[in-house]
Amino acid sequence: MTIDQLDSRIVSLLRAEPRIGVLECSRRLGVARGTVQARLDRLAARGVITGYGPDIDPAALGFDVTAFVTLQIRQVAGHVPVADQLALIPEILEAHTITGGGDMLCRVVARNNADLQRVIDLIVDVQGVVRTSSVIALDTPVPYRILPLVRAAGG
Amino acid sequence: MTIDQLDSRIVSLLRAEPRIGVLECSRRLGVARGTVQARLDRLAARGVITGYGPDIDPAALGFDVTAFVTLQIRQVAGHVPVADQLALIPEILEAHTITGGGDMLCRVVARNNADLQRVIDLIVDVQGVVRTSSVIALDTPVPYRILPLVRAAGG
DNA sequence: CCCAGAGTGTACAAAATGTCCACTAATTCA
DNA sequence: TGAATTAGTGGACATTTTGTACACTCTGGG
Repeated sequence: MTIDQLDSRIVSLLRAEPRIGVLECSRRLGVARGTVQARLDRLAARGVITGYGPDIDPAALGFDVTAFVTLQIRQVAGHVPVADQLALIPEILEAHTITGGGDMLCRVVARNNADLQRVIDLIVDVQGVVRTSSVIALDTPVPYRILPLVRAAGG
Repeated sequence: MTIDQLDSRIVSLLRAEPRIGVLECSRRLGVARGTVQARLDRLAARGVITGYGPDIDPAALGFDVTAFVTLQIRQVAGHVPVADQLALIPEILEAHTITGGGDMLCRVVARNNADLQRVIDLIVDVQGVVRTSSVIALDTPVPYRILPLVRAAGG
């Protein structure tokens, strides 16, 4: 539920220099290796650390356009849920149900504006999607980050 | 700019089981270790892989509420840009400028609804923010994912 | 007072890494 | 055509890291 300062420093260090490994990490923080390992195991067991996979930049893959698409949903009985259909579209990076009746918010990427239109058409074709409204991200002055929150949570 | 099938398989495997390391990865894919290392180095050099840091779940830290906050901005001359101010708020995980004049879209987390109000108040207090409009994420049927896109891009 | 939990320091075998090398196959280019 | 470049293979080696175990200390709580 809560993390302390050592947890915070371990996570910060590993995010800043992920290649260093547990041993080097323990050296830099001045604690025993076993401590760092135990902390990491505990953080993973509690679900705080969900993975270590390589982080991929969609823009580097050619998906330069990011958009947030709001969907108005009409749930159709006896059909595959809308979310399951959306999950089949690779360009949808995440989807949330949001306040306001049957609405969803999706983060979508595309290769360009024309390609975005194609993706939106795919979304509109999903059974139960009534209407969509898109907002294009022109710039990202604050890219996704988690360290400030970790530090705020852990001192 | 583009990745091939081997890149895609390397990334997929490492995201699925990040702990296995380069050697085990090469064994599973039936290629030489040097090849995997070279591929990973190249992906990192091209910016496709941006890092390996531990992925943190804000909810596990107690930040159960996720919201998307749209800001209407009036740029004030001679002041710190709005984005820089927003970057100081740890609960803002990312911020985009979006279509529609002076608007921004922020992803915000908070410990609960009351806490979300506090964060929104912080945002409103930022110089240049005229108005905010919040949407709370009730559920996340499609959590953030990148693998389908990688597979679509690389075969 | 004693205990449980957390951290320390050490030890050791097993595994992975960084870094070479020589060789092959495919592509590009003069 | 021939030469050069690039990517991949397979092997080797010393070094480093990991997984795991153990005995010890320190702390707060019952």
